[in-house]
Amino acid sequence: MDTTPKTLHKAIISSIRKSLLELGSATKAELSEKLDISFPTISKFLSQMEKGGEIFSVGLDESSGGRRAKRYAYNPEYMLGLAVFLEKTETNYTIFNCVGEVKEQGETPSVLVDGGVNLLTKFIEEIVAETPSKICSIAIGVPGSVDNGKIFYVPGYEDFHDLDLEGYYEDYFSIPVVVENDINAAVLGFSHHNRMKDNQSLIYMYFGQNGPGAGLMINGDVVRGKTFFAGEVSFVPQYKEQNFGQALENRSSTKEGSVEYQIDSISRFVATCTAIINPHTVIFSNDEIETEMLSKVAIESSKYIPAEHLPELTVSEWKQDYLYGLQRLCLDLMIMNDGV
Amino acid sequence: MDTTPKTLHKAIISSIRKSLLELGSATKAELSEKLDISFPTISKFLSQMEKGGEIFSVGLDESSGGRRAKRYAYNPEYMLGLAVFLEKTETNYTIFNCVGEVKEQGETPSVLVDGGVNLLTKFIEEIVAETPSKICSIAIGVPGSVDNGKIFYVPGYEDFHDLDLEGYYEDYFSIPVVVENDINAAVLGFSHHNRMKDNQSLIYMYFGQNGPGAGLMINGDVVRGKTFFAGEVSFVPQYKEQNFGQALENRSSTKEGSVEYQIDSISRFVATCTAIINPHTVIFSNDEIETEMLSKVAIESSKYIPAEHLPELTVSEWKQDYLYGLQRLCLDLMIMNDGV
DNA sequence: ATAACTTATTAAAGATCTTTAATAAGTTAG
DNA sequence: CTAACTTATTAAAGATCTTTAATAAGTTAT
Repeated sequence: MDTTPKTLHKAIISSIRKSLLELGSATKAELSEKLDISFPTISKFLSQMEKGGEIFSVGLDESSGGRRAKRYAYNPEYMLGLAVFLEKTETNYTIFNCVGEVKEQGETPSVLVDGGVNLLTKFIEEIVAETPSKICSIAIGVPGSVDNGKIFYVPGYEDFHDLDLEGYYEDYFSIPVVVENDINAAVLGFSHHNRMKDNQSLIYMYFGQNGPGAGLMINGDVVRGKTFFAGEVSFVPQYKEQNFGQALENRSSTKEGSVEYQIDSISRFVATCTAIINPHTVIFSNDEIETEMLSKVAIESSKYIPAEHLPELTVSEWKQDYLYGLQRLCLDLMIMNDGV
Repeated sequence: MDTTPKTLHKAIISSIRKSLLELGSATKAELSEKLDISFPTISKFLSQMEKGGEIFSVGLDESSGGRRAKRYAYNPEYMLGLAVFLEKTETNYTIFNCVGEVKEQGETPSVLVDGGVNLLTKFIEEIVAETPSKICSIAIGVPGSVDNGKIFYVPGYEDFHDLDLEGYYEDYFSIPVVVENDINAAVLGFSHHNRMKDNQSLIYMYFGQNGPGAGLMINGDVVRGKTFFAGEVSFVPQYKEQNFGQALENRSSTKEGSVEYQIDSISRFVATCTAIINPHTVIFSNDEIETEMLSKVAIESSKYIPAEHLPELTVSEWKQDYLYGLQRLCLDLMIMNDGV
């Protein structure tokens, strides 16, 4: 519980940061009311944060009949975050500020394929060293299973198995670090970027070389499951002798593999998810499916489930959502940061 | 944020209650350490709670080399809870104390069928009036869709549609009230009674007159979904021309409807859930399925999904889990209670 | 039996938030 | 132009938690 001076101080700072970043700007009275913290306390903390350059005054409000209130905003450059994307073909990075503006980005050959953790470390070290402003948190996305920051399985890359990358880099860089599965980061990114209400359920579809997969957010939380198998939807039995993966694969190797067949498969999957989880939205990557096909999926799935219960089907840009997700994870670390 | 004297006081009291009920008993030092609250503050609050009869001393610990510490426990009779089960055939109630011991129970004809809210109100009034000790919270279970305490749909009983039963009874009785769907309460009850770790995923199956249904808990939270359709698993397409409900119904009207056919249906459903959510446990009611059949389901579902990812299949007593669930909901209200 | 030591608990001082009162900076009406 | 009023902000007093110091109640060794 936040009753000791240190933990109370940290909690107050974090809640002020969170509010200013969410609202864009606020007055003392607004913060006091929103956070249920007394006026002199808010005043004291804002004064300290302004003195340290973390926030700044953006002017006076219009008068509402009395004295005009002073309005404050968070300094977006006060902290920078680094997102690193480990992919099979390359390793990317993006540096961004507190409001998500990209300051710099680049890439290097894939550390998964060649170079391993040592090369990744060197790569991050160079980025951190060459960045003029201070990088305050790091988020790393990986195409594999992650549990509390520990990678334990990346299909095909044994060097990264059973690796507490998060703990290792927090020790190494003395910077808060978070490691997350790429699809889970994308679901998180889509949810936050589209300002979805709390506690919503989403399914983010992808159709990879190994068959379909999905990232799940249920009641606002990413779902991993008992053995981190959640989202391995290729295995869903759909027909008497075919599961989802087999049904989609079939479409490319036989005459039967028409678009209609594919639509039915996907529709059945949407219906299955509706009956079990009842998600708000199902997202497809816009380079994997066309909106025309989505319309057909919507129509087809209403044959299995009453239409009013079906999720909204939408397309989005997976890469961008992935970046938004890693940014969100970084920002959560920055808000909690007390090392500055 | 808990910074005002009133909210801080309430938060400290609630955390002490929660800890004593979870631990069974504790010393001042143990509470101070567990809750990260200073020793004199713990001491002050325990003194007040002891004076008010809410806790009592259970003696001195064995010496560990110095002065022997005093040990405290929560008074289980300090608050009682009332659970009311609205069913199609009858309405039941149970009165219990803080540790779940049943003090009294009984039943009346079903208020869903006859009498409506007025009869339910009268029924609860009589129970509250006739209970010697004070009832501090009420939980009501309903066989229908519930959103934040508001019933909006009970199949077949329109009197109860769009009814904020929770709000209405909190005003009427001035007692904290919670209203929950019966299956969701059972999932909650099973989870807590079996002391499952936080953030686990469970599926509680039932096979009713209207086909199969399920209660879902994912990452420790009950899942309702966009339109409260989550768990309507009857609609899951399983074969080319049959969904889950149809597949199970088929078994009782044709030769094909053998036990093997039923096992395959249920196994496919278990496999489907594993591929999407990867739950820890799937629970069946022990009056609806036999353990021998469950073994067969386990074997059969491993044909669809690698066995290491499959959930544990277990049977449990639905009625008891339902009671445990309503008790849990009541206890959560008691812990937060500041009206005593 | 008692001094030295260990551990539990309370008392006192310090820190920090809230509440109340006072002051500051505006607007409006005469 | 100024008095009266409104709203924002700071100052002072009060409340309550934490930290530090003191006291209490034990055990152990001599």
